[in-house]
Amino acid sequence: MAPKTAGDQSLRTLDDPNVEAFGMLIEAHNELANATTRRLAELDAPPIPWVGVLIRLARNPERRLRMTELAREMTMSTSGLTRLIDRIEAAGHVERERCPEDRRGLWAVLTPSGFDAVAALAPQHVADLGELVGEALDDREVEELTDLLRRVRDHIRGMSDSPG
Amino acid sequence: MAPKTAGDQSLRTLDDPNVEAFGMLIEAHNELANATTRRLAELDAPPIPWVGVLIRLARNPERRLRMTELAREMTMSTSGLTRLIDRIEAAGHVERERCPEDRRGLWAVLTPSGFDAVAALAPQHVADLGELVGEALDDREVEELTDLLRRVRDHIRGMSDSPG
DNA sequence: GGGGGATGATTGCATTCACAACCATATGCC
DNA sequence: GGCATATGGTTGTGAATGCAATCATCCCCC
Repeated sequence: MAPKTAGDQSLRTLDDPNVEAFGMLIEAHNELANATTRRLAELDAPPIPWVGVLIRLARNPERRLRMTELAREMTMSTSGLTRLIDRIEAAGHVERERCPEDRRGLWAVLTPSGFDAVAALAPQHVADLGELVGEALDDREVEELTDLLRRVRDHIRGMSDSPG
Repeated sequence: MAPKTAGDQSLRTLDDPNVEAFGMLIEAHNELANATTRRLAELDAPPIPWVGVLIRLARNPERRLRMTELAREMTMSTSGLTRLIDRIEAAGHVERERCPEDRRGLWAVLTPSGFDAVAALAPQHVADLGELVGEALDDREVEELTDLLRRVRDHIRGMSDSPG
């Protein structure tokens, strides 16, 4: 339309589908994380990272995961996880247990209290996400979104294993 | 398969497509944000939030946005944006300008230095995202991902306008 | 079996962010 | 006009995170 200044030429590159997808991923993530955080807070439920840890531990048949593995799954640094587990442990929802096979290692173990916490928040959490995500997309689209995100995630993980 | 303990019943609820999508959104976001941050850092380019601000300002024909509007677009709090603009301003990439129409308000204005910064990082940023996203998904899938994310984002924004 | 490098986890430190309280200005109502 | 309320933006404060350094243990190889 209107004539633009010379420098605009360099910015034309930013009208890129991948860049747009990146921006949208950030925004959708933030909106969803904020909304979910509020919902959880209304129920006196713990914040999202706690829920992430508790759910992952609860899903495991042994109700336990190694610290580093948990950090990987949570996509956060091991130091971040150390402090996070400190807090959840102080709340009585997990315990650290020494690993007999590798004496450097620790298990993060879900306590009964932690299990109860997951069980208590699960129904409302599922309902909340049904409202926040399920109302925006139909069933097939939700599956598709999950699939696309998983492929992006795995692609990046695969790259950092053998960084270029 | 194997018999599970009684409490598992309550957790069955968490095997939910929306919950899975939520988890994947967080993980994909974290992987992508971390990878992008590293790439930018290698080029002595500013961190992601800076890039978000600079790109948004650069895209605007007037090269300026109101603080609150910018915060909304960045999906962050206004106080967070105040500090963020403080830092970018200290680096000389933006300036605050009083708004004549509403003397409470401020414009965040892109400086020439800020424009140069965007122009300098844009090509590599686009290339990085091409590698991180474009290699994982074909063109149609990238568009689709963007569309799905946008709908989730807008749905949530629409809800918080009339909470309840 | 002993030294060198890799790995599991924690700590000190710096950074970033949100919430709540706050000030300045604007707008509605009488 | 003048008070009440809402809005734009900043500041004080506390919580959460990552990086780099550190310590303990493991594993490989000579």
